[in-house]
Amino acid sequence: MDEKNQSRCENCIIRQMNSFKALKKEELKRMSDSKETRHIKKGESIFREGERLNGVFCVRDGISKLSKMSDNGRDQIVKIASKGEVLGQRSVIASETTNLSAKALEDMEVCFIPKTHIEESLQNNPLFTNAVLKMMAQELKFADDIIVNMAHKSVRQRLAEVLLYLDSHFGEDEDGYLYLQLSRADIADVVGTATELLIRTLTKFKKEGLVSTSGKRIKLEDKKSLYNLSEGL
Amino acid sequence: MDEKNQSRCENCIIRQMNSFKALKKEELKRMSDSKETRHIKKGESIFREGERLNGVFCVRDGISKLSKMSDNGRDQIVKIASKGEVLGQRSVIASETTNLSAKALEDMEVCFIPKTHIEESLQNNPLFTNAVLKMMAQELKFADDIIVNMAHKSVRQRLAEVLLYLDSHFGEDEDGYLYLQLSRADIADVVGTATELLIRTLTKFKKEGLVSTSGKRIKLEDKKSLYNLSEGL
DNA sequence: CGCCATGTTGACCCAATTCAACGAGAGTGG
DNA sequence: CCACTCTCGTTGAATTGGGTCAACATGGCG
Repeated sequence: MDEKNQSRCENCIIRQMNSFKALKKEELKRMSDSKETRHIKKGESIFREGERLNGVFCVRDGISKLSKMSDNGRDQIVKIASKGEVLGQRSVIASETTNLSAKALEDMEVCFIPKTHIEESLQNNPLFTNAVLKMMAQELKFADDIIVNMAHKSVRQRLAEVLLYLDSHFGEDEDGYLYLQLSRADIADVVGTATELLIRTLTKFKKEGLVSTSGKRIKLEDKKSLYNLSEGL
Repeated sequence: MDEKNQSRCENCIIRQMNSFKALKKEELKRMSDSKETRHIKKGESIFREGERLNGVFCVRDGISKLSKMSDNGRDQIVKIASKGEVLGQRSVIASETTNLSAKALEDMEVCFIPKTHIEESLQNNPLFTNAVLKMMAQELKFADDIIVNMAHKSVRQRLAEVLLYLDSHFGEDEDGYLYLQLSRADIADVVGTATELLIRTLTKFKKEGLVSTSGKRIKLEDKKSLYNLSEGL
């Protein structure tokens, strides 16, 4: 039965997209026996900041946001994770509680993989460990970029950047609108500002012909200009 | 001769402080034969953003800043690295050019270690790889914290936080002043603001009895209040 | 002694936050 | 089917925070 087939890690295509591709057949088989597939509805939370995770979550389908609450009570979205990404890896590796919350932006299907498997493979499979290491190195660089942007770029610049990011990473629908439909509040949380200012900035973009909207949907009309803007002209 | 003794990696105490402690004797010996100790004067740069590194730098003594230039031409200090820290690791692991510049804040002594040794140990010594992995996981969490702070905390809050950080990580001299004497411009670059505003905020702190100064030196007078401030009261 | 880098202050302006109000759709229960 | 409420998007106006430019002080250092 193909239900069973799909659900075996050995046959899962998703793992081609992440460090799990470095795992050996035996590892995958063992993993498959104790993994657990979960369906998560839009808006539901996968884990919350400060929780101790007993494993990681491999995203098979759907999109989630990883966010952190600031001391001031404002939420900051640090990453948007979609198909192929592994959530909770950092916490398991560092044997710490999570520093981020994960919440579904769409209906999702994720596999929960008990941490013992991860830990074991980190011990015994250098290929896997190196793949994870490389990924974390990438993320670290990415994080540095965000720090600099947050510190020195205006909301206007950051919004332009975020829109281009959403476009390049999640694509457009057949009408050219951004495929990923975030709420204004979520976009504001990615940009790192208040919803009101986000909306106002978006309105300015419309007046300037950089974007257009239809309901909550957004279409990028002039990517070149948006790009120049994000780089500070 | 103890000159020689000190200069052998096997005998170097510094490596107790970082992931190099997971290296085996043979690895250290080989490393020692091709490493190169460099003296770097205050203000000199160790490497610049975009350079391709042929190895990593292990800090034996002195303190350095790791910074990144924003598109707007403003410098952001992302990390202050001192004794025991390894610079350039991320770039070597990801086989990329550096995303940061490193510059000495004091006279320094660093060991340059060709990347072949790092790469080899990453291949063959799981203990070492795991140590590096754990470290990167820590840094990633730290980076997330900074992102949230930059996005949502005021300069006032961030300065309080930075001062406490300088205090806890680099200590105080016998008079209770911060041991690490950064220029106002450097502090501003850590906080992520302009020098003028940094100075004004510092002046307010003085008036409020939170800190006192003597020349460029800074003493924290009321750490509790600074802490409360940094957390948003 | 004089120079150049660093520290400091004033004043002005724009960017960003905040509070408040309102409109529009999406359920929900009577 | 209609009120009801909830959430979400949107706009206005007041206020504050932060950036910028310009001037001036200071202090180490050749």
